[in-house]
Amino acid sequence: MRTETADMPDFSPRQNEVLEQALRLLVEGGEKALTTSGLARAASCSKESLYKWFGDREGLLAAMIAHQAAKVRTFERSGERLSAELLREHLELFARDLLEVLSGDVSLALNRLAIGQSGPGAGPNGSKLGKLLVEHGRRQIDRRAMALIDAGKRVGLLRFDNADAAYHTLYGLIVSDLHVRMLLGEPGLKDTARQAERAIDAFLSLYRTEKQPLEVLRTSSAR
Amino acid sequence: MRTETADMPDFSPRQNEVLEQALRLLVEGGEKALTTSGLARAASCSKESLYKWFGDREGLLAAMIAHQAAKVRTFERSGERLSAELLREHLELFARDLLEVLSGDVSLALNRLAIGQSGPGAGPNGSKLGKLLVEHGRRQIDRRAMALIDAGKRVGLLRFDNADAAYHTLYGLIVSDLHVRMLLGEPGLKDTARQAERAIDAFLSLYRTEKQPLEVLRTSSAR
DNA sequence: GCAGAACCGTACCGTACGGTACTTCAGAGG
DNA sequence: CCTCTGAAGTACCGTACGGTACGGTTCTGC
Repeated sequence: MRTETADMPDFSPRQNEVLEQALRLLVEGGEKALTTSGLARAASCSKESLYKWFGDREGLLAAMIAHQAAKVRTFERSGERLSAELLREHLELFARDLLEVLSGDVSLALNRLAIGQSGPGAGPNGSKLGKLLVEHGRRQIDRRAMALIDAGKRVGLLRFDNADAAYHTLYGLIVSDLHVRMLLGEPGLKDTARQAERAIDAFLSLYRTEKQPLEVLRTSSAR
Repeated sequence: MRTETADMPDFSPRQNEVLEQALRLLVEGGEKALTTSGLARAASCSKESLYKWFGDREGLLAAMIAHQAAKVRTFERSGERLSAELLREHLELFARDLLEVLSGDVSLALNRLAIGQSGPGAGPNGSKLGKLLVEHGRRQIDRRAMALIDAGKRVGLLRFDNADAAYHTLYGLIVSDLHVRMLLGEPGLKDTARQAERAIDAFLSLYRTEKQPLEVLRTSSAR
């Protein structure tokens, strides 16, 4: 949730500043508060510049998504050899991070915005924003989780034939209907750690191999 | 998905007719296509009548949700004693029905509408529509599933201490992130039956008791 | 110091919406 | 036949938005 506008690749610092204000307006007042005039006023720029930079209101929204996605970086630190306990720990950390990201103000506002624009009436580029959001916003998260469960499989702690299906199961166990409920205005859940723990318990029950956490380390691949 | 307007409790037949047209407009053109003038034209009524009947645009939207919810009835036929196979069958049927409902045009349109209105800028009644939608639209579904898994527990086929948590797990396993993805404009998933089967497999793996002669262990791999 | 570009602030235009008022029409009841 | 009630159709109003145009100002390169 940084507010820095240092090294964004796609936009100039000034433009990132404007995008930051746009996100602020969107978070605070919803889509209806994000008007070109309002943004120009809030960001102290001219509407003409907005249209020169982003071409269109659609372009502005897409730029906001890209800008926000560029701020969310997931650290993929691995290297250390996975034990059963370490795998569980990493999975729970992933679950907590996922829940935190999904319940964040900016994420919810952007998802509401994209969903509102994804109706059948939005012409050919109707779900363009939706596509953008799910790709930009999800890729990092997906990669992190996939790498994690793949590593778990590689060391023999997890067992599945379809990594994609396993990941979707993991996602469903963690998120359930919380995302939609929050999008509908329900206040965020009380205890994310508890939810994460339960989800990972279930996931491990489904996909872990039979070796008990204490007797592991004596596998065929032990060196 | 009936179009009959027979015995709605809250509104007159004429009003239900208008609400039906409103839903049609919303499904076909998204929120922006649902204007008071457009609805009056499409439903051959006057705007004045709209405001007399529903008071407000918000009231119209709420009436649409109530109207649609009144159309979705879930049959709760039980009575027959549950066997393991019967329980699985009912769970899979529930999963398929849930996925079908969530991917329905009207459901998606109404969810988009409510989500679009659920931003922080909508004052005190901001998430009013969202609350309405989740209550009216979900209660039937929730009750059906809860009754099902409760029955499963009562006859000793399922085992859990927190029915609510078990139901949320079931929901997450079935829906995963499909709902949000569809709300974002992604086309509905290809094979709901497959998804339902996998979800129920996982759910039963988690919550069934050991006393079942389950040599089947339906493989959730390729078909 | 100067020319040119970039940009801010603002005024402006066309449009479309929510909501209201007014006129017209159809039917029910005496 | 007359009247009254309710609803359709339409015209209208205020507002607000997206997008454009223009004058004034700051920054940059030479």
